[in-house]
Formats: sequence, structure tokens, C-alpha cells
Amino acid sequence: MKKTLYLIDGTAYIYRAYHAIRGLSNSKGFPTNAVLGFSKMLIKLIEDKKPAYVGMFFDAKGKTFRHEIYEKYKANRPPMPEDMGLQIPYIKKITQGFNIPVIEMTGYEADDLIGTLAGMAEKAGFSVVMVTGDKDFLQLVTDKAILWDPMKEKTIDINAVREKFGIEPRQMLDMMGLSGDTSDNIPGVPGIGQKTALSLIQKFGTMDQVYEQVHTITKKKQHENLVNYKDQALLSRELVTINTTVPLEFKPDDFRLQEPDTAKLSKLFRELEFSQLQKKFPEPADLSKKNYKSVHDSEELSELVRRLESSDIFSFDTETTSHNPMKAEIVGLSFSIRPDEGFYIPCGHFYLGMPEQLELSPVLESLKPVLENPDNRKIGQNVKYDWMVLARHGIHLRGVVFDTMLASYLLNPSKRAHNLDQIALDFLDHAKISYEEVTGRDKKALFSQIPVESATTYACEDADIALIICNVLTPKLEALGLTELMEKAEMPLVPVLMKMEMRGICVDKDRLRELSKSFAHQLEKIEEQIYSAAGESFNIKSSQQLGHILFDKLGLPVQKKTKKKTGYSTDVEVLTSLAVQHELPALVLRHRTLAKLKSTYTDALLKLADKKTGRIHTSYNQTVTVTGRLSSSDPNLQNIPIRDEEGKEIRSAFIPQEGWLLLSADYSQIELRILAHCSDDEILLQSFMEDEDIHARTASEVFQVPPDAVSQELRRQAKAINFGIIYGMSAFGLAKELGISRKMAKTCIDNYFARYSGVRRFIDRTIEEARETRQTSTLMGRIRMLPEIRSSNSNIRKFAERTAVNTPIQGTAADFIKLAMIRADDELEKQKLQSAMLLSVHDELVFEVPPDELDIVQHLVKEVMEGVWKLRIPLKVNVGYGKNWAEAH
DNA sequence: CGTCGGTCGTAC
DNA sequence: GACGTACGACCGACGT
Repeated sequence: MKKTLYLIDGTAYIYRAYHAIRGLSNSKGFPTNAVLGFSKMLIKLIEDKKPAYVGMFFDAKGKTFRHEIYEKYKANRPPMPEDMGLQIPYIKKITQGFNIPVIEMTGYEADDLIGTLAGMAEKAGFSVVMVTGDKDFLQLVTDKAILWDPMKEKTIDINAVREKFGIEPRQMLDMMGLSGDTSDNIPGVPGIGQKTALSLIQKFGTMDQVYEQVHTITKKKQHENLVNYKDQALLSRELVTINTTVPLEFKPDDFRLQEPDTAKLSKLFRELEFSQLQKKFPEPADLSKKNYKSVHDSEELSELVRRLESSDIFSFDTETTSHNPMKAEIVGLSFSIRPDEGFYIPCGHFYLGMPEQLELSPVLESLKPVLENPDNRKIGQNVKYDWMVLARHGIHLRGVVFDTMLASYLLNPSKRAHNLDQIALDFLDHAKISYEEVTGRDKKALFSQIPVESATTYACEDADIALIICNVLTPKLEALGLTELMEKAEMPLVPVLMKMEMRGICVDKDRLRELSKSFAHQLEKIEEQIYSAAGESFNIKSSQQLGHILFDKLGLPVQKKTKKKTGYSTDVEVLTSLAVQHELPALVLRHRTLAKLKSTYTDALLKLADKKTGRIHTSYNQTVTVTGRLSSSDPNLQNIPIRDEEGKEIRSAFIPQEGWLLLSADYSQIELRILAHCSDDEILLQSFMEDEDIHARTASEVFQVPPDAVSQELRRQAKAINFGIIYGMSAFGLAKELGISRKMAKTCIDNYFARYSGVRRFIDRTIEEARETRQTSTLMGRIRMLPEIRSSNSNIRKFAERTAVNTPIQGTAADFIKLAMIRADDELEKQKLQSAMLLSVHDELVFEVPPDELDIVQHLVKEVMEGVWKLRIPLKVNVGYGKNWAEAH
């Protein structure tokens, strides 16, 4: 087999990567766009081509021999951007991390080095692939040397050159000598561009032959320029000629690709925060220093329990059969009391040839006292999960003081994942054993089918790492002022959420089935009408196909294009405006509404309702949102419809247990109240002090009408402005929202800020502060990093600025409701009430209440929610109740 | 057959 | 390009 040498034009890729990815930086604000693009290119090359021989080449700093013969060479190039230069050392380190030689030489460009080595390698019997997207390299193509552009995945061989240009590769430099190259400031012959140059070379063969027969050129001006600028043409050719005689040696073994230095790469990628790449090159854990043991008999178990009981703090983890804590069965439990130490109690492994194991119930019986003793403090990762699983097995944890997932989230809520693997990668010097490694690539394998021996390593490591992480993150939380938020909000919230999830909320399945059926029936009828209006049948749910019908077939006017690829937008706005001129759009809108309600709500809720109890157990995720809000999934109970009549129908299917009531308590204008407090704005404060209709007051101020002259329409507009303020809306956005001109929208906004000058100052101050600290924070000190606040890309920067303003408001509201949940739950417990909190929807809490507790719970909840924090103005809560969620509003 | 990005729509 | 935060259904392209 022929050996192939890959010669990579590193400099070109730095530029391309830099420009292809904009505005990327790590959490410390260090630019990383070029390094990321470069690294991805290199990894792609290695993975796709699996090269045996590779070399990386860079331009040397400073002048080259080309500058000596022509001082204006590349004089039109702006200097390298500062944030690109900063990244070059990392790029070189990464290349070295792959054990690829980095080659540069004073006075030469990467092209020359590649050209020289390509020639030498060919003579040594190699085929050569020059990895570049640069056209200058075409001159180097031979029958043994080709070009490959990994970004465009394009290969150019000698035949491709002949086909595309109709000349031989070596003739490229004659051609370029005549045409010049504006990007490198190479003059060529005036008036001769690429096309002319190409046809001349095609006709005459070389530049020298062009000049030998220059008299045959009939075009007067062309002839004149060729003659007058002959020196310049010769000089240009010299400049574009890649020097293939650089004093270099070719030692094939230097280029042989070895295994990458994963430790080095891992460290670099961690520093750059390329978690995706970091995962590709994890540094293996050093298992030799670990002491992981499995527990197989009751004596060993007693010993472990004794040690747990006498310990100050330990970490624990459960291994189970499912990700769903309402269904998971326990397979084993692991503990760690000291770093690098772990115990695993297998008690549910089930496979051929499995070893003797302790039985689950006696194991739990032995552990129960220590797990339920609050003085034995506990650490876990995503403890809500284990807490629920254990609760289902009759163990009610107490003394849980630290969740590594929550700590990681508080430290940087913008991270996509807060699983233990990711946290270990982020904060420790090594990677964990992956689940895939343990299951032996069988992703679907249940943990119970994993051999006890490897399960022990895996499970013990989870507990061990959680303990170590706790030690690492505790001081970090303290340093960022997050300890109180952790101890007073996030940790105490865990059991509250657990109880809500486990109790679930009851749905009226018959009602949902009825609704589903009715929707299905209506959908059928509308489908027919749509097909007849369209003149053919198609998939209505495909926006692509719908766009084709509306705009290509029916020729309706295109309103807007979709952001990315496909083309026509067919969203509500577009369809609504088209509805005046054709019957189809309105039908589609109706179809969309019904299909949405059916698939997302009625059908989905029915699927997720417990067969026996009819209750729905959502999961509340505490580490998803960047602002500190909770999120809800499987199902998402935070976006159940409320606005339209049909939406209310769905909401009315949420019911309390037999004979009870649903009670809903929601904060009135909590975000605007927080804005009033933070901005200290006179009018806003006054409005809330006097409990005015806030939107009506805004209308009165902005539109300069007396308060009693505010129409419903003006109030509606003012409401949009108030929302817009919180979200950082522009004149453009407001204009679109209200259907008014941009000029008018701007006037509205100007009027607003003229009256609400405190708000203006708050926004300016908040952005300024974010710019300085590169983060923004809530009243309770929850933080969000904003590395992009200093971006040179104004779109990205503006987005960060809106975020900087919105996050403190949205996040503070989130902090408040979390505190309220903790206190409300606590009060219900203390007063031994049967009532229970079921749902949390950002500014609303939903409870189910027996009739005899209605009075007391109403007041309790209102007091707790309103009293959660003292602002300059009161917090206000509205309470309602009824026999379903719709009625409770 | 699974994954993933794009589009759309629901909530606060 | 233009209004913040979520979840999820569906489509269609793409890879195994």
C-alpha cells in the first residue's frame, strides 16, 4: 500500500476558523473561536482520513523573501486581529497534543515549506495530500500530490485542474503572474484579470511564450499593458511562485502519526471549555489509587453501616433499572466516606453466573437508621432522584446537605449539562468511566445486567467523585457568594419538589378522552376542507409542503422567509395576514391549533397519567434554566393552555382528589414590582404603593391622557410596552407587536423613559455593571455569566445586554417563588394540614385542599408568598379556588 | 431505525 | 437583526 503524507496549511485554517465562527469565548472571556474551528478541522481530518503521516505548517512571523523583492507584498492585509493572535499558542499546543510536528521557518510562508516537502516526499515514494483551501496551491498539484479542503470536503487532483482551468498546474503561476492577486497585493498586468490571463496561457502556454509572441496580440490596450508592465508581470510570477527549494530535510518518521497525548489535549480543551472535544479526549481516571470494594455479606454490611454512622459526612448513590424515579428498582447502593474510597452493595443484579448478593430489603433495613438520621450528613448528585427512589422503598432521607448538581448549576447556570461526568470533567483533572464503557457498548443494558465487578467500579466512582466534587465546589460557592442561596433555597427545595412530583396532580381522563375525540373529529373535517381548498392533498403538518402549496402553487404573496434554510415562513403571523385573500390559511391555522392541543396536551397527558390513580407526575428540573427558574417536563405542566376557550377546556381537566378543591395563588405583576424595587423609579413605586392598575397608569403616562381617559386599547398597548421593557424590546419589536410604525413605537418608548427615568437609569446601570463584571445577578445573589457582553459583534452584544437586564428580574422572581414554596410546604407540615402543593408555574402555585382547610390554606399561602421578601413595595398575591384548575383562576 | 436541526406553538 | 425564559410535536435530512 502506498504511504500518504498529509501536509496541513495551518495558517490558512486559523484565518478560516476565525472568520467562520464569530464571538466565541470561554467563561473567562478568552477568545476561542479560531482554536475551536481549527481543532474541529484537525479532528475531522484525523477521523475521516486516518492519515499515517501528517505535518502542520505555519507562516513565520515577520517578513519573507517575498517582501525583499517586493516591499508592498501583502501590504493591503490588515494586521492580524488581536483576539486571533492570542489563540495561536493554543493552536500550536493542540497540534502538538496530537503529536503532529509543527513546522515553521523564518523568512518563509507555510506554502513554501509545504511545497518543498511535497516534492521531497514524492521523490521518497509518498503520495501527498496538501490540506488547504487556498487556490495558490494549485500550482503544486501533480499526479502524486493532490489538494483536499476538509471544510468543503473537496478534493482537487491533476485532472480536476486540467478540467477546470484547461491548463497544467505548473501553468497556474504564469496565469497568476499576469492576473495578479488582489488579496496578496500582487499587481500582475493592469487590465488583465483571471479570465484573460487564463485564455492567454491556454493559447501560448507560458508567460515567456506570451511575451515571445506578444506582437500577435491584436487587442491594442492589452498589448500595450503587457509590454509596458512586463517587469511587473515577471515580478508577480516570482511572488506567486511557491518556493520548493527551502532548505529542509524530509525524515518520514518525524511525520508518522502517533496516538494523541490525551492528557495534554484534555487539559487544553478543558481550559478552553470545549466540552464536546474534551469528551473525545478524556484523561482516564487513575484507578490504581482508588480503593473500591463491594459488600457481599451481612458482616461487611454491618461494618459499613457502623462506619457511615460514625462519619461526619458521606456521599451516596443508588444504581437502578430506570431513569424514571417513579418506576426505578434498586440494583445497588454505593457510598463514599473518604476520597478515593468507595463501597458498593449489589442487591439486584440479575444475570447468568451472577455472584451471591445480599437481598434488597434487609440491606435497606440496615441502612434505614443512618439514612434517616439528620446528624449523618449526606452528599449526592441529583439527590431528588435517589430521594424519590428510596422514598418508594420506605426510606425517608434526612440530613441531605449537598447536591453536586445544584452546586454546579449555581456556579454556572449557563452550562448545558450538570451531570457528574461533566462536573468531573469541569472541575477535576480526570474523566469518569463512561456508562458505555461499563455496559460494554450495549447502551440498552440495564444496570442489573452489568457484572457486579465492573458495576462496583462504576458505582463507587460515582459516590467517590461526588464527595470529592463537594469538597471542590463548597469553597467555590463561598467565593462567589452563593452559599446562602444553596443552603436557603436550592437544597431545601429538593424535598419540596420531590413531594410535588410524587404526589402528582389528578386529571379527568374521561374529559381528556372526550376532548381528544372532539379534536380528532374536527381535524378530519378541516383536513378535507384544506385539501379541497388546496386542490390536492398534502401533509398539513409539514410547513415545507404547506409553503409550497401556498406560495408556489397558489401564488400567494411571500411575507417572510424562515431564518435558516428551507424558505417560506408559514407561522401565525403570515397565515393571519394571508387569511384575508384566501380561505386556505385560516383553515390551516385552525388545524394547527387543534392538532397542537391534541398531540401536545390531551393525547400526551392521557399517555402520562397513571393507569390506576389517574395522576400525572411531572419532573421539575432545578438545573435547566439560565435565570434560576424551574422547568417542568414529562409532561411540561408549565405551558398548559389558558388563553383560548379550548385551552381552558384542557386546564379544566386538571382536578383535585375526590371532594377536594384546587387552589391557585399567583403573584400579581411580580416582575414589574421587582423592576420597581430595583430601579427605585418614582412612578412605578407610587403605582404599586397605591395598588393602581399598572398598565392603565403606564398608558396614562406614555400617551399623556388623564387616568380615567385610558381606553382598553391604550391599556393594551401600554401592557405591551411594560412587557417590552422587561425583555429589552426595541422600537422595531414594539412596532411589530402593536402594528404601528417604527417611528410611533420609538416615540412611545421615548415617552416611557422620559416618565420612568428610574427605569432608564436601572437599565443603563445594569448593563454597565455587567460589562465590568461580565456577569449579572439577582437580588439574592444568583449569578449568570455573560461573556458575550463585550463582544465586538453588536448583535451578540445587544443580546447579552438584554439578558443582563432581564435575568435579574426574571431570576429574582424565581428566587422568591422558590423561597415561598419552601416556606409554604414547611407551614403545611408544621400545621399538620392535609393540603399539598402540586404545581409551580413561575409566578403561580397550585395546591389541592380539603374543603375544611380552604380558609386557613388560602390565608397561609397568601401570607407566605407575600411575606417572602421585603421590597420597597408590597408583593401582592391573588388566590382563587375551584373544582378544577380553570376555575381556580 | 435513531439522531438532530429547523419550524412552529404553548406558557410565564 | 430586531423580545426574555422554557418544553415538545412534527418534519425531513442524514447516518447506521
